[in-house]
Amino acid sequence: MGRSRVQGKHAGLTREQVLEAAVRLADRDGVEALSMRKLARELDVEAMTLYHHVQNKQGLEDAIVEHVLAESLGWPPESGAWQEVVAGYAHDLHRGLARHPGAVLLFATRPAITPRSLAILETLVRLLREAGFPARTALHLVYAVAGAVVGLHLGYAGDQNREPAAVADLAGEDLPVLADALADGPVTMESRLDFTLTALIAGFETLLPADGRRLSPR
Amino acid sequence: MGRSRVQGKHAGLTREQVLEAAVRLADRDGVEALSMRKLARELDVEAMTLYHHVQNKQGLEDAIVEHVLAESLGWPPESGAWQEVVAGYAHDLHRGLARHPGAVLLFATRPAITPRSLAILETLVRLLREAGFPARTALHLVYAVAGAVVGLHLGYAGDQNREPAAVADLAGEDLPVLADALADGPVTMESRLDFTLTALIAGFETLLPADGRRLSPR
DNA sequence: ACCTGAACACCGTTCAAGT
DNA sequence: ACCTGAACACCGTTCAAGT
Repeated sequence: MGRSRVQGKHAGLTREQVLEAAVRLADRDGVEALSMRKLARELDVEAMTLYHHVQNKQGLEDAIVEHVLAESLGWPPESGAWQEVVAGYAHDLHRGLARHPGAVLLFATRPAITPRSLAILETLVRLLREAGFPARTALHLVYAVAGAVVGLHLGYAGDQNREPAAVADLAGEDLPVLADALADGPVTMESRLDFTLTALIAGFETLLPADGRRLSPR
Repeated sequence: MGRSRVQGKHAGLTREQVLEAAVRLADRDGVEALSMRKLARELDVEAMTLYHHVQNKQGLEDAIVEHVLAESLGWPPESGAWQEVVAGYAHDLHRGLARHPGAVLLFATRPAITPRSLAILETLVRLLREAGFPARTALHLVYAVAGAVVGLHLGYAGDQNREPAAVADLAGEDLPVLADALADGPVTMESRLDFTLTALIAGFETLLPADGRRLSPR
Protein backbone atom coordinates (compact mmCIF):
# COMPACT_ATOMS: atom_id res chain seq x y z
CA MET A 1 0.00 0.00 0.00
CA GLY A 2 1.32 3.45 -1.00
CA ARG A 3 4.79 4.54 -1.93
CA SER A 4 5.74 1.53 -4.04
CA ARG A 5 6.46 3.68 -7.10
CA VAL A 6 10.02 3.90 -8.32
CA GLN A 7 11.80 7.22 -8.72
CA GLY A 8 14.52 7.53 -11.29
CA LYS A 9 16.18 10.88 -10.64
CA HIS A 10 19.73 10.47 -9.39
CA ALA A 11 19.29 6.76 -8.76
CA GLY A 12 22.15 5.30 -6.67
CA LEU A 13 22.52 4.49 -3.01
CA THR A 14 20.10 2.09 -1.43
CA ARG A 15 19.89 1.52 2.29
CA GLU A 16 21.44 -1.89 1.72
CA GLN A 17 24.51 -0.33 0.11
CA VAL A 18 24.87 2.08 3.00
CA LEU A 19 24.73 -0.75 5.53
CA GLU A 20 27.18 -2.94 3.68
CA ALA A 21 29.66 -0.09 3.36
CA ALA A 22 29.22 0.72 7.05
CA VAL A 23 29.92 -2.85 8.12
CA ARG A 24 32.92 -3.04 5.81
CA LEU A 25 34.30 0.24 7.12
CA ALA A 26 33.81 -0.76 10.76
CA ASP A 27 35.40 -4.17 10.18
CA ARG A 28 38.36 -2.69 8.35
CA ASP A 29 39.16 0.35 10.48
CA GLY A 30 37.36 -0.35 13.76
CA VAL A 31 34.06 0.99 15.09
CA GLU A 32 35.70 4.10 16.44
CA ALA A 33 36.57 5.02 12.86
CA LEU A 34 32.97 4.68 11.71
CA SER A 35 31.67 8.21 11.21
CA MET A 36 28.92 9.55 9.03
CA ARG A 37 31.46 11.66 7.18
CA LYS A 38 33.93 8.86 6.51
CA LEU A 39 31.14 6.52 5.49
CA ALA A 40 29.86 9.14 3.07
CA ARG A 41 33.33 9.60 1.62
CA GLU A 42 33.53 5.82 1.16
CA LEU A 43 30.32 5.97 -0.87
CA ASP A 44 31.36 9.06 -2.86
CA VAL A 45 28.51 11.03 -1.50
CA GLU A 46 27.93 13.94 0.85
CA ALA A 47 27.53 13.16 4.55
CA MET A 48 24.01 14.52 4.68
CA THR A 49 22.89 12.14 1.97
CA LEU A 50 23.10 9.29 4.44
CA TYR A 51 20.32 10.81 6.50
CA HIS A 52 17.90 9.85 3.76
CA HIS A 53 18.61 6.18 4.33
CA VAL A 54 19.11 6.10 8.05
CA GLN A 55 17.56 8.22 10.79
CA ASN A 56 20.84 9.21 12.44
CA LYS A 57 24.01 7.58 13.67
CA GLN A 58 22.24 5.50 16.32
CA GLY A 59 19.83 4.35 13.67
CA LEU A 60 22.78 3.33 11.54
CA GLU A 61 24.25 1.38 14.45
CA ASP A 62 20.97 -0.39 15.13
CA ALA A 63 20.72 -1.28 11.47
CA ILE A 64 24.25 -2.70 11.48
CA VAL A 65 23.36 -4.94 14.42
CA GLU A 66 20.27 -6.18 12.67
CA HIS A 67 22.18 -6.67 9.43
CA VAL A 68 24.89 -8.79 11.05
CA LEU A 69 22.32 -10.67 13.10
CA ALA A 70 20.36 -11.56 9.99
CA GLU A 71 23.53 -12.71 8.27
CA SER A 72 24.68 -14.77 11.28
CA LEU A 73 21.63 -16.71 12.31
CA GLY A 74 20.28 -19.32 9.92
CA TRP A 75 16.71 -19.72 11.10
CA PRO A 76 14.63 -21.49 12.10
CA PRO A 77 17.09 -23.70 13.99
CA GLU A 78 17.24 -27.34 13.17
CA SER A 79 15.23 -29.15 15.78
CA GLY A 80 17.10 -31.58 18.02
CA ALA A 81 18.23 -31.80 21.61
CA TRP A 82 17.98 -28.42 23.32
CA GLN A 83 21.68 -28.62 24.10
CA GLU A 84 22.43 -28.71 20.39
CA VAL A 85 20.03 -25.91 19.60
CA VAL A 86 21.61 -23.68 22.24
CA ALA A 87 25.14 -24.57 21.17
CA GLY A 88 24.22 -23.96 17.54
CA TYR A 89 22.79 -20.55 18.40
CA ALA A 90 25.93 -19.65 20.33
CA HIS A 91 28.23 -20.80 17.54
CA ASP A 92 26.26 -18.95 14.86
CA LEU A 93 26.44 -15.78 16.91
CA HIS A 94 30.13 -16.39 17.51
CA ARG A 95 30.86 -16.88 13.84
CA GLY A 96 28.93 -13.75 12.94
CA LEU A 97 30.91 -11.64 15.41
CA ALA A 98 34.17 -13.24 14.33
CA ARG A 99 33.38 -12.28 10.76
CA HIS A 100 32.39 -8.76 11.80
CA PRO A 101 34.61 -7.51 14.60
CA GLY A 102 33.42 -3.98 13.86
CA ALA A 103 29.94 -4.93 15.04
CA VAL A 104 30.96 -6.40 18.41
CA LEU A 105 30.79 -3.19 20.39
CA LEU A 106 27.48 -2.31 18.75
CA PHE A 107 26.05 -5.67 19.80
CA ALA A 108 27.05 -4.88 23.36
CA THR A 109 25.75 -1.36 23.21
CA ARG A 110 22.55 -1.39 21.18
CA PRO A 111 19.82 -3.53 22.76
CA ALA A 112 18.55 -4.62 19.34
CA ILE A 113 14.93 -5.08 20.26
CA THR A 114 13.73 -5.66 16.74
CA PRO A 115 10.97 -7.87 15.38
CA ARG A 116 13.63 -10.25 14.08
CA SER A 117 15.59 -10.53 17.33
CA LEU A 118 12.38 -10.96 19.30
CA ALA A 119 11.24 -13.70 16.92
CA ILE A 120 14.53 -15.51 17.43
CA LEU A 121 14.17 -15.17 21.19
CA GLU A 122 10.60 -16.45 21.01
CA THR A 123 11.65 -19.49 18.98
CA LEU A 124 14.52 -20.36 21.30
CA VAL A 125 12.45 -20.00 24.44
CA ARG A 126 9.68 -22.11 22.92
CA LEU A 127 12.10 -24.90 22.03
CA LEU A 128 13.54 -24.83 25.53
CA ARG A 129 10.09 -24.92 27.09
CA GLU A 130 9.22 -27.93 24.99
CA ALA A 131 12.40 -29.51 26.37
CA GLY A 132 11.01 -29.09 29.88
CA PHE A 133 12.27 -25.71 31.07
CA PRO A 134 9.90 -23.21 32.65
CA ALA A 135 9.60 -20.24 30.25
CA ARG A 136 11.35 -17.87 32.61
CA THR A 137 14.29 -20.21 33.13
CA ALA A 138 14.54 -20.63 29.38
CA LEU A 139 14.72 -16.85 28.95
CA HIS A 140 17.49 -16.69 31.51
CA LEU A 141 19.37 -19.38 29.66
CA VAL A 142 19.24 -17.57 26.34
CA TYR A 143 20.28 -14.29 27.96
CA ALA A 144 23.19 -16.03 29.66
CA VAL A 145 24.40 -17.66 26.46
CA ALA A 146 24.08 -14.51 24.34
CA GLY A 147 25.82 -12.48 27.03
CA ALA A 148 28.66 -14.96 27.23
CA VAL A 149 29.27 -14.91 23.48
CA VAL A 150 29.23 -11.13 23.22
CA GLY A 151 31.33 -10.79 26.37
CA LEU A 152 33.83 -13.23 24.91
CA HIS A 153 34.33 -11.11 21.80
CA LEU A 154 34.50 -7.87 23.75
CA GLY A 155 37.51 -9.20 25.61
CA TYR A 156 39.33 -9.58 22.32
CA ALA A 157 38.05 -6.39 20.73
CA GLY A 158 39.92 -3.69 22.62
CA ASP A 159 41.49 -1.34 20.09
CA GLN A 160 44.73 -3.15 20.62
CA ASN A 161 44.19 -6.87 20.69
CA ARG A 162 46.39 -7.12 23.69
CA GLU A 163 44.43 -9.43 25.95
CA PRO A 164 45.68 -12.98 25.97
CA ALA A 165 49.16 -12.41 24.62
CA ALA A 166 49.77 -9.56 27.05
CA VAL A 167 48.64 -11.64 30.01
CA ALA A 168 50.98 -14.40 28.95
CA ASP A 169 53.85 -11.92 28.73
CA LEU A 170 53.15 -10.38 32.10
CA ALA A 171 52.55 -13.64 33.91
CA GLY A 172 56.15 -14.10 34.97
CA GLU A 173 57.56 -15.31 38.24
CA ASP A 174 55.39 -12.86 40.17
CA LEU A 175 52.29 -14.68 38.98
CA PRO A 176 53.24 -18.36 39.08
CA VAL A 177 49.71 -19.74 38.96
CA LEU A 178 48.77 -17.65 35.95
CA ALA A 179 52.02 -18.59 34.27
CA ASP A 180 51.11 -22.22 34.88
CA ALA A 181 47.62 -21.75 33.48
CA LEU A 182 49.08 -20.22 30.32
CA ALA A 183 51.98 -22.64 29.97
CA ASP A 184 50.28 -24.45 27.10
CA GLY A 185 49.85 -21.23 25.12
CA PRO A 186 47.33 -18.41 25.32
CA VAL A 187 43.67 -19.11 25.86
CA THR A 188 41.96 -18.90 22.48
CA MET A 189 38.53 -17.52 21.80
CA GLU A 190 37.31 -20.92 20.64
CA SER A 191 38.43 -22.73 23.76
CA ARG A 192 36.83 -20.05 25.93
CA LEU A 193 33.59 -20.38 24.01
CA ASP A 194 33.56 -24.18 24.30
CA PHE A 195 34.34 -24.05 27.99
CA THR A 196 31.74 -21.47 28.90
CA LEU A 197 29.13 -23.16 26.75
CA THR A 198 29.82 -26.58 28.23
CA ALA A 199 29.60 -25.20 31.75
CA LEU A 200 26.46 -23.20 31.06
CA ILE A 201 24.67 -26.13 29.42
CA ALA A 202 25.75 -28.57 32.14
CA GLY A 203 24.64 -26.05 34.75
CA PHE A 204 21.23 -25.54 33.22
CA GLU A 205 20.79 -29.29 32.92
CA THR A 206 20.84 -29.41 36.71
CA LEU A 207 18.00 -26.86 36.72
CA LEU A 208 15.83 -28.98 34.47
CA PRO A 209 12.82 -30.55 36.22
CA ALA A 210 13.39 -34.31 36.43
CA ASP A 211 10.62 -35.40 34.05
CA GLY A 212 11.95 -33.31 31.18
CA ARG A 213 15.48 -34.58 31.42
CA ARG A 214 15.25 -37.20 28.70
CA LEU A 215 16.89 -35.90 25.54
CA SER A 216 14.29 -37.12 23.06
CA PRO A 217 11.02 -38.12 24.73
CA ARG A 218 9.75 -40.75 22.31
CA MET B 1 63.27 7.31 45.54
CA GLY B 2 63.40 10.55 43.51
CA ARG B 3 60.67 13.07 42.87
CA SER B 4 59.12 13.00 46.35
CA ARG B 5 59.50 16.76 46.82
CA VAL B 6 56.37 18.84 47.03
CA GLN B 7 55.76 21.75 44.73
CA GLY B 8 53.61 24.58 45.98
CA LYS B 9 52.99 26.79 42.95
CA HIS B 10 49.35 26.70 41.91
CA ALA B 11 48.58 23.72 44.13
CA GLY B 12 45.19 22.13 43.30
CA LEU B 13 44.17 19.16 41.25
CA THR B 14 45.53 15.76 42.10
CA ARG B 15 45.12 12.75 39.87
CA GLU B 16 42.71 11.37 42.46
CA GLN B 17 40.47 14.43 42.13
CA VAL B 18 40.48 14.10 38.36
CA LEU B 19 39.46 10.44 38.55
CA GLU B 20 36.71 11.02 41.07
CA ALA B 21 35.27 13.85 39.03
CA ALA B 22 35.46 11.70 35.90
CA VAL B 23 33.60 8.81 37.52
CA ARG B 24 30.99 11.19 38.92
CA LEU B 25 30.49 12.83 35.54
CA ALA B 26 30.21 9.51 33.71
CA ASP B 27 27.76 8.13 36.28
CA ARG B 28 25.63 11.28 36.19
CA ASP B 29 25.50 12.02 32.47
CA GLY B 30 26.59 8.75 30.85
CA VAL B 31 29.96 7.74 29.41
CA GLU B 32 29.15 9.30 26.07
CA ALA B 33 29.06 12.67 27.88
CA LEU B 34 32.49 12.16 29.37
CA SER B 35 34.83 14.43 27.43
CA MET B 36 38.12 16.01 28.38
CA ARG B 37 36.57 19.44 27.92
CA LYS B 38 33.49 18.80 30.03
CA LEU B 39 35.56 17.15 32.72
CA ALA B 40 37.86 20.16 32.78
CA ARG B 41 34.88 22.52 33.06
CA GLU B 42 33.63 20.41 35.96
CA LEU B 43 36.95 20.97 37.72
CA ASP B 44 37.16 24.68 36.85
CA VAL B 45 40.26 24.16 34.85
CA GLU B 46 41.38 24.29 31.24
CA ALA B 47 41.07 21.07 29.22
CA MET B 48 44.79 20.85 28.63
CA THR B 49 45.48 20.83 32.34
CA LEU B 50 44.12 17.30 32.54
CA TYR B 51 46.96 16.04 30.38
CA HIS B 52 49.28 16.61 33.31
CA HIS B 53 47.44 14.00 35.36
CA VAL B 54 46.50 11.51 32.70
CA GLN B 55 48.25 10.54 29.50
CA ASN B 56 45.26 11.02 27.24
CA LYS B 57 41.62 10.03 27.08
CA GLN B 58 42.33 6.31 26.88
CA GLY B 59 44.61 6.70 29.87
CA LEU B 60 41.77 8.37 31.71
CA GLU B 61 39.44 5.51 30.81
CA ASP B 62 41.94 2.90 31.96
CA ALA B 63 42.37 4.79 35.23
CA ILE B 64 38.61 4.89 35.75
CA VAL B 65 38.41 1.12 35.33
CA GLU B 66 41.19 0.60 37.83
CA HIS B 67 39.65 3.11 40.22
CA VAL B 68 36.25 1.39 40.21
CA LEU B 69 37.88 -2.04 40.37
CA ALA B 70 39.84 -1.04 43.46
CA GLU B 71 36.69 0.33 45.06
CA SER B 72 34.64 -2.76 44.23
CA LEU B 73 36.83 -5.67 45.21
CA GLY B 74 37.63 -6.10 48.90
CA TRP B 75 40.73 -8.28 48.81
CA PRO B 76 42.04 -10.79 49.61
CA PRO B 77 38.81 -12.79 49.49
CA GLU B 78 37.68 -14.58 52.59
CA SER B 79 38.69 -18.19 52.22
CA GLY B 80 35.91 -20.75 52.08
CA ALA B 81 34.35 -23.03 49.52
CA TRP B 82 35.39 -22.08 45.99
CA GLN B 83 31.74 -21.64 45.12
CA GLU B 84 31.47 -18.90 47.71
CA VAL B 85 34.68 -17.24 46.63
CA VAL B 86 33.52 -17.14 43.02
CA ALA B 87 30.05 -15.92 43.96
CA GLY B 88 31.56 -13.27 46.22
CA TYR B 89 33.82 -12.07 43.44
CA ALA B 90 30.87 -11.89 41.03
CA HIS B 91 28.72 -10.00 43.52
CA ASP B 92 31.46 -7.52 44.39
CA LEU B 93 31.97 -6.81 40.71
CA HIS B 94 28.23 -6.54 40.25
CA ARG B 95 27.85 -4.07 43.10
CA GLY B 96 30.71 -1.98 41.81
CA LEU B 97 29.18 -1.73 38.34
CA ALA B 98 25.74 -1.06 39.81
CA ARG B 99 27.21 1.84 41.77
CA HIS B 100 29.07 3.12 38.72
CA PRO B 101 26.99 2.66 35.58
CA GLY B 102 29.24 5.13 33.81
CA ALA B 103 32.11 2.65 34.07
CA VAL B 104 30.31 -0.35 32.57
CA LEU B 105 31.17 0.31 28.94
CA LEU B 106 34.76 1.05 29.92
CA PHE B 107 34.98 -2.30 31.70
CA ALA B 108 33.82 -3.95 28.50
CA THR B 109 36.12 -1.93 26.34
CA ARG B 110 39.40 -1.48 28.18
CA PRO B 111 41.14 -4.80 28.89
CA ALA B 112 42.45 -3.52 32.24
CA ILE B 113 45.61 -5.56 32.39
CA THR B 114 47.03 -3.84 35.43
CA PRO B 115 49.17 -5.19 38.27
CA ARG B 116 46.10 -5.05 40.52
CA SER B 117 43.76 -6.90 38.17
CA LEU B 118 46.41 -9.50 37.46
CA ALA B 119 46.98 -9.99 41.19
CA ILE B 120 43.25 -10.55 41.66
CA LEU B 121 43.23 -13.04 38.80
CA GLU B 122 46.25 -14.82 40.27
CA THR B 123 44.60 -15.11 43.69
CA LEU B 124 41.34 -16.44 42.28
CA VAL B 125 43.01 -18.99 40.04
CA ARG B 126 45.20 -20.14 42.95
CA LEU B 127 42.18 -20.65 45.20
CA LEU B 128 40.41 -22.59 42.50
CA ARG B 129 43.43 -24.75 41.87
CA GLU B 130 43.62 -25.53 45.57
CA ALA B 131 39.98 -26.59 45.28
CA GLY B 132 40.99 -29.15 42.69
CA PHE B 133 40.67 -27.38 39.33
CA PRO B 134 43.45 -27.54 36.76
CA ALA B 135 44.92 -24.03 36.45
CA ARG B 136 43.68 -23.58 32.90
CA THR B 137 40.14 -24.61 33.79
CA ALA B 138 40.24 -22.19 36.71
CA LEU B 139 41.24 -19.36 34.39
CA HIS B 140 38.35 -20.21 32.10
CA LEU B 141 36.00 -20.14 35.04
CA VAL B 142 37.08 -16.67 36.16
CA TYR B 143 36.87 -15.34 32.60
CA ALA B 144 33.40 -16.79 32.24
CA VAL B 145 32.15 -15.27 35.49
CA ALA B 146 33.66 -11.84 34.86
CA GLY B 147 32.29 -11.85 31.32
CA ALA B 148 28.84 -12.79 32.54
CA VAL B 149 28.74 -9.96 35.09
CA VAL B 150 29.94 -7.31 32.66
CA GLY B 151 27.64 -8.64 29.93
CA LEU B 152 24.74 -8.49 32.34
CA HIS B 153 25.29 -4.80 33.02
CA LEU B 154 25.86 -3.98 29.36
CA GLY B 155 22.37 -5.23 28.61
CA TYR B 156 20.95 -2.65 30.96
CA ALA B 157 23.34 0.16 30.05
CA GLY B 158 22.13 1.19 26.60
CA ASP B 159 21.65 4.95 26.58
CA GLN B 160 17.98 4.38 27.11
CA ASN B 161 17.39 1.74 29.72
CA ARG B 162 14.85 0.16 27.53
CA GLU B 163 15.70 -3.50 27.73
CA PRO B 164 13.45 -5.50 30.02
CA ALA B 165 10.48 -3.15 30.13
CA ALA B 166 10.46 -2.78 26.37
CA VAL B 167 10.56 -6.52 25.81
CA ALA B 168 7.65 -6.92 28.19
CA ASP B 169 5.69 -4.29 26.26
CA LEU B 170 6.41 -5.82 22.88
CA ALA B 171 5.78 -9.40 23.92
CA GLY B 172 2.10 -9.34 23.05
CA GLU B 173 0.00 -11.98 21.37
CA ASP B 174 2.54 -12.38 18.58
CA LEU B 175 5.09 -13.65 21.07
CA PRO B 176 3.08 -15.86 23.42
CA VAL B 177 6.01 -17.74 24.91
CA LEU B 178 7.92 -14.57 25.71
CA ALA B 179 4.78 -13.03 27.16
CA ASP B 180 4.47 -16.10 29.35
CA ALA B 181 8.09 -15.88 30.45
CA LEU B 182 7.57 -12.25 31.45
CA ALA B 183 4.14 -12.71 33.02
CA ASP B 184 5.57 -12.44 36.52
CA GLY B 185 7.19 -9.09 35.75
CA PRO B 186 10.38 -8.13 33.98
CA VAL B 187 13.56 -10.08 34.52
CA THR B 188 15.66 -8.10 37.00
CA MET B 189 19.40 -7.73 36.95
CA GLU B 190 19.71 -9.53 40.28
CA SER B 191 17.71 -12.56 39.18
CA ARG B 192 19.74 -12.78 36.00
CA LEU B 193 22.95 -12.62 37.98
CA ASP B 194 21.82 -15.33 40.40
CA PHE B 195 20.66 -17.57 37.60
CA THR B 196 23.77 -17.29 35.50
CA LEU B 197 26.00 -17.68 38.50
CA THR B 198 24.15 -20.74 39.73
CA ALA B 199 24.32 -22.34 36.31
CA LEU B 200 27.97 -21.49 35.81
CA ILE B 201 29.00 -22.82 39.22
CA ALA B 202 26.93 -25.98 38.85
CA GLY B 203 28.40 -26.46 35.39
CA PHE B 204 31.97 -26.08 36.55
CA GLU B 205 31.29 -28.47 39.42
CA THR B 206 30.74 -31.16 36.82
CA LEU B 207 34.18 -30.34 35.39
CA LEU B 208 35.88 -30.82 38.74
CA PRO B 209 38.05 -33.97 38.97
CA ALA B 210 36.34 -36.40 41.34
CA ASP B 211 38.90 -36.33 44.16
CA GLY B 212 38.63 -32.55 44.59
CA ARG B 213 34.89 -32.52 44.82
CA ARG B 214 34.61 -32.42 48.60
CA LEU B 215 33.80 -28.89 49.72
CA SER B 216 36.14 -28.78 52.70
CA PRO B 217 38.67 -31.61 52.67
CA ARG B 218 39.35 -32.02 56.39
C1' DA C 1 12.59 12.30 -3.77
C1' DC C 2 17.13 12.66 -3.35
C1' DC C 3 21.29 15.10 -2.82
C1' DT C 4 24.23 19.22 -1.53
C1' DG C 5 26.89 23.00 1.01
C1' DA C 6 27.38 26.04 4.65
C1' DA C 7 26.97 26.50 9.37
C1' DC C 8 26.72 25.31 14.48
C1' DA C 9 28.18 23.30 18.47
C1' DC C 10 30.91 20.12 19.72
C1' DC C 11 35.39 16.64 20.00
C1' DG C 12 40.86 15.07 21.28
C1' DT C 13 45.30 16.71 21.01
C1' DT C 14 49.67 19.70 19.48
C1' DC C 15 52.29 23.42 20.39
C1' DA C 16 54.29 27.57 22.14
C1' DA C 17 53.80 30.38 25.86
C1' DG C 18 53.04 32.01 30.50
C1' DT C 19 54.14 31.77 36.04
C1' DA D 1 56.04 21.89 37.61
C1' DC D 2 51.79 23.18 36.46
C1' DC D 3 48.51 25.61 33.87
C1' DT D 4 46.77 28.28 29.73
C1' DG D 5 45.05 29.77 24.96
C1' DA D 6 45.05 29.39 20.20
C1' DA D 7 44.98 26.30 16.61
C1' DC D 8 44.22 21.87 13.84
C1' DA D 9 41.72 18.23 12.24
C1' DC D 10 38.03 16.12 13.24
C1' DC D 11 32.73 14.97 14.90
C1' DG D 12 26.94 14.70 14.37
C1' DT D 13 23.29 17.27 12.86
C1' DT D 14 20.21 21.56 11.28
C1' DC D 15 18.71 24.16 7.75
C1' DA D 16 17.84 26.24 3.37
C1' DA D 17 18.69 25.34 -1.15
C1' DG D 18 19.36 22.97 -5.49
C1' DT D 19 17.56 19.30 -9.36
